[in-house]
Order: sequence, then C-alpha cells, then structure tokens
Amino acid sequence: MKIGEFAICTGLSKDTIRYYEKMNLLQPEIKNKHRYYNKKDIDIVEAILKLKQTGFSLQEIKMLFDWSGNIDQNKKLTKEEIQNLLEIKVIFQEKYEQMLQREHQLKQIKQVLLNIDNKIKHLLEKNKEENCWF
Amino acid sequence: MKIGEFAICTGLSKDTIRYYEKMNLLQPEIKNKHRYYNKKDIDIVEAILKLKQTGFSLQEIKMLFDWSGNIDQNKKLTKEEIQNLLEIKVIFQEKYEQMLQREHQLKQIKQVLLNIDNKIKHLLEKNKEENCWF
DNA sequence: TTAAAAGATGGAGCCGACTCCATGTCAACA
DNA sequence: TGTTGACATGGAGTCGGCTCCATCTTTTAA
Repeated sequence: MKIGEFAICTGLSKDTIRYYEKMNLLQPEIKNKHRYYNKKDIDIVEAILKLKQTGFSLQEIKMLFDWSGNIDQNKKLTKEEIQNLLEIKVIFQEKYEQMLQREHQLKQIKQVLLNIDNKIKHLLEKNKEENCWF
Repeated sequence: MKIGEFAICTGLSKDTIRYYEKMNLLQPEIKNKHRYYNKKDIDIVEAILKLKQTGFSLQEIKMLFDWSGNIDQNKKLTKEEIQNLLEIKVIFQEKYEQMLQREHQLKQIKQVLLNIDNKIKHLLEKNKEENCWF
C-alpha cells in the first residue's frame, strides 16, 4: 500500500503520515524512494490516535512503543542501563497514576455532560408544551 | 487575592492566568486596574485543568462552562434558540460518546503500562541476581 | 514620601503538531 | 515512449496554548 491509500484508510493526511515518520513513529518499507505501508502500520496509527486522544505527546508515544516492543530479556545490563531503567520505570509508574486520575476525572466530566443534557431537555420540553401549535 | 498569590495557589503562571481571562474563562473582579481572585476562581481553574487533561480545548471548556452555569429555565425560547439548542445538545451528546470511548481506551492503556512495568521489573530482577555483589 | 516589589499591557516569540506550497522524481497506462 | 497522476522533499506558514520582554502604573512597606 502506497502513501495515498494509506492516508485514506487511516484518515490521516499524507503530510501527517510523513511527519509521524520523521518523529520515528512509522518506518515504512522504502523502495525506489517510495513508501510502502502494511497492516502493521495501520495498527500503529490506531495506537497513536488512541494515545494522542488520552493526552500523550508524540514523544511519549514513541517511548511507549520502544518499551512495548521486543526488549532483549536476556541482555546483561550495565550499571548505567540499570540506572536508566529505574528512571524509566518511575516515568511509566507516574503515567499509570495519571491514567487512574484521568479515569476519575472522566467520570466527573460524564456527569457534568449528563447534567447539561438534562438541563437542555428540560428547556426544550418546557418550550414544546408552551409553543405547541399543532 | 491578587494575581501573584493566585498564581502560586493554582500552579499557573500569571501570564497563563491573564491568557485564560482573555479566553473568557476567568473574570476576576478588577479594582484600580488590578485583578482580584477568590475561591470560585480556584474552582474554575481546577475544572479547566481537569478538562484540559481529558482533551478539551479551551474553547470547548468555555462552552461547557456557559452551559453548566445558570441558564434561565423559565425563558421562552424563539425558534432560532430552539434550533441552536438542538445543535448544542448533539454536540454534548457526541462529547459524551467520546468520553465513553476514552474510558475504554484508558483501560487498554493502563494494561499496556502494566505490561511495560512488568517487563522492566523482570529485567531488573534478572540483573539483580546475576550482578549481586553483596 | 519614596524606593522597590508587584501588577498591567502590548507585542513578539516559542513549541508541538500539523498543513501548504513549489519544485522535482517516479510510475503506470495508453 | 510519452504523459499524466501520484509521490518526495525542503522550507515556510498556521494554530492553540502558552511564555518572555520592555515599559509603564499601582501598591506596599520602611
């Protein structure tokens, strides 16, 4: 699949797709200076959109992808690598806490939206009764 | 409370506070060209932050505030007002759907974060065993 | 009363995430 | 094989949401 079709089937613009590539979120196969995409790339884009919607920046998404991917579980780590890992662990734990918090906020916001909806319903009904010409 | 204290107690910068005012999200009392804030303004800022985190733009937040506030439930509406109201109702219903969707995504993301955390834990434990100098 | 701190204002600048444009290259089909 | 449509590339521009700066005015405390 070339970029045009990929754009249509992901709903992104070609420019955005190339931008995501520049941000290292997509690595399409390149033949003769043209990009070719496959199912896996569609999955990646879907994941990006989800994460974006819940407030991750493209950089954070990149980081998440890097760590979700295949990590050599058998590699011996140097002291620095262990240090890095501890820091990264903290970052992800903070992100998790954020998600919990956001879950709670979502509930509150849903309630607010419901309240508004009710208010509007009421207003409409009142006006329906009073203006009922038929 | 003047802007300096308000900035400290909301965690926003003075510039941001004035920016939110320009966006009509805050309307501090103004005496002698100086802004004065109170508890209600703090509540507003907290609401803004929550909504921002779950992906509302400042404009959307403004709209939400306008509709959460005191609406005259007894006002007779013109045809146009009713028409507007119907449109607004749809917007809020769509927002509600979005929130449901986002709730679902959040669950998935939490799982991904847990997986990464486990992966890192494993890596660290493996390396602890093998590098245990003490 | 006056110096220094705090606040106000207007405009420029910045950053992330695109979007647009001009120009050049490749490919697919008649 | 030529031509037309799709793709590539680099750079500039846009938009939301701030942030910084210079300059000016008000407040506050010694």
